[in-house]
Amino acid sequence: MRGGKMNIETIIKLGDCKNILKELQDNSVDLVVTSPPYADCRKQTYGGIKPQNYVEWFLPISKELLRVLKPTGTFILNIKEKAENGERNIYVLELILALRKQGWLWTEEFIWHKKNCYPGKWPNRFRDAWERLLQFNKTKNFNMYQDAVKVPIGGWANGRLKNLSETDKIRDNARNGSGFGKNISNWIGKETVYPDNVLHLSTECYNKKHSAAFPDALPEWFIKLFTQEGDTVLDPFAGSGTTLRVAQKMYRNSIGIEIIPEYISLIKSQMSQEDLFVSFEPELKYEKVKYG
Amino acid sequence: MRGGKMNIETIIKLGDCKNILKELQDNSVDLVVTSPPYADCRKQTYGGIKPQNYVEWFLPISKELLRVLKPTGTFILNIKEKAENGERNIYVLELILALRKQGWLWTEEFIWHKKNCYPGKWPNRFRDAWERLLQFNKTKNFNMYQDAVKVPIGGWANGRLKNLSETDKIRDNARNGSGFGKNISNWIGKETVYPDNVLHLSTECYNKKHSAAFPDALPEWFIKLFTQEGDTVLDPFAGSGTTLRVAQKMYRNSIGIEIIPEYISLIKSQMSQEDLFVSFEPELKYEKVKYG
DNA sequence: AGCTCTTATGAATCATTGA
DNA sequence: GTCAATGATTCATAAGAGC
Repeated sequence: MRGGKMNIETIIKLGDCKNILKELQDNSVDLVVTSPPYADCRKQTYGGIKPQNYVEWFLPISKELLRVLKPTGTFILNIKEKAENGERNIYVLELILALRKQGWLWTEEFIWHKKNCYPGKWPNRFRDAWERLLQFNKTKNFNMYQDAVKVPIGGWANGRLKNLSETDKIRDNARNGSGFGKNISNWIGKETVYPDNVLHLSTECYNKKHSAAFPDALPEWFIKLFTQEGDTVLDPFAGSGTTLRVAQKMYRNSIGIEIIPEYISLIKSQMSQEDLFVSFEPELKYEKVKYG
Repeated sequence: MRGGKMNIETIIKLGDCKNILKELQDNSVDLVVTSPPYADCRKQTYGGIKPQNYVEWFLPISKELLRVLKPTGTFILNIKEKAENGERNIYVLELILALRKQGWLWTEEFIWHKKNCYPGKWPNRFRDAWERLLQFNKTKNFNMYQDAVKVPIGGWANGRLKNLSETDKIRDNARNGSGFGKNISNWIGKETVYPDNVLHLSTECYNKKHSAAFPDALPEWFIKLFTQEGDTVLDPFAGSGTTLRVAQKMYRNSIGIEIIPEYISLIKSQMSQEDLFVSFEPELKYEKVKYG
């Protein structure tokens, strides 16, 4: 601890994550949250993995992720298959099946509803306004801090809680004969509720130099939900560094891997100047950098 | 034509759609929109197909659907895999892959965001608030009438409409059953835009006798989008008859197949009494069919 | 008409208990 | 051991009644 704050490390590594991940220890990461290059997208930067090669390209990487993730950790994969020649490609479906065979549990599929999706008009298709947020786990006993992502309760509650309905009373009675007051107290004064598995977020164009940046709110939500302060977050496709920047802000250790040197510079330039212990690799390898 | 209206047929057939579908002609249907029983759900009424048997159960049916669908037609499949033992089941993914092998094009996946999803609280999962609306086609040259589902721009969002609460706006938005947008009268003078592939609809509670009725707005939206008046709509799992009722209201011919006799009666009782030519069949088969 | 308030309930999920 | 049934948990909406 320094100045009353936790000592947080933000580590950025340059290289192909398939190789760099081997430097990380077994069971050392609490959350992997990443948005890998989609098939045939961003050709100029990532070489454009063909859809039919996507699964075989991804499996060696996910094998390492499975190794470095703690048994209580979670892997969030943001991905969406593109439409090509009038058809949705199936490589994402095949990837889910392949990851299960690799040993992952396919725990959940969240939907990211992009409120301001990409504009366009086609004769046989509407604009694509959603992406998959696939949750994979190593075990069933993963950490989940649901209270950290509660949202304000809807207006409907105000009137309802003034005069409790008969149904509420009946249901409460049915539950345990004596104590309906106990349950009512859970509702009165309640201001937040748990969200569901559809996330409504706008896309951001915060980093113009990076074509596929997701909004801060996306990693932020999953970091809240699946980690605590001092935990470690990994993004093997760091890109413009959204995950790292958010993790640092939230007092989580983080590790980012990025294959494009220009992005490494971008990440460094955008990292916050707070009183945190930050180290960058490999350019400043083992050289401790302090801001502020 | 009768009384200035089109002569529309609403045909309801009792039996297992796997067999009944064989009575239909090749290339005779413009739109199939259906919500088959989900694996292991509705055990009492539909016998609860096991997840591991789901694909093999469905393929003979979809083979017939492929035959009866016009080359310009569309097949909309509403389905969602359940979570069991902490994991999402994969039978829906496998079904998509199997349907492609059967000759279907997987054109699109719409998301039905259920605004009023089922309540509940679990330590490792949030409430499930979405279902898949999978679009399959026979050819790339399917009919799509995008203008029929345009929605007003801005509208209730720009605050020009009095001091409606946020809840009221949303409620208004969903009430008229059109799926998107408010009363038609409110649309006058407003510019319209094309929607995207995320549908925000509530589940409905008024078909109390059928446990899994989807809202009118769902088939209505797809019927608008993929058919014109006088076209033919097919629902091989008619259930409480939502698709048929909506199709009739919209001057589309429709064919419904349902295995449970009680539902046939329910459909007939709910069908509107407009000046339409309606035929029900086959009354005589009622005694022969066994179910359960 | 328009707004408020009441009431019912929906393709859910998991842990526990019992056969 | 496995498998089936039961209890506990919980929120956003529509319909309807009332003013």
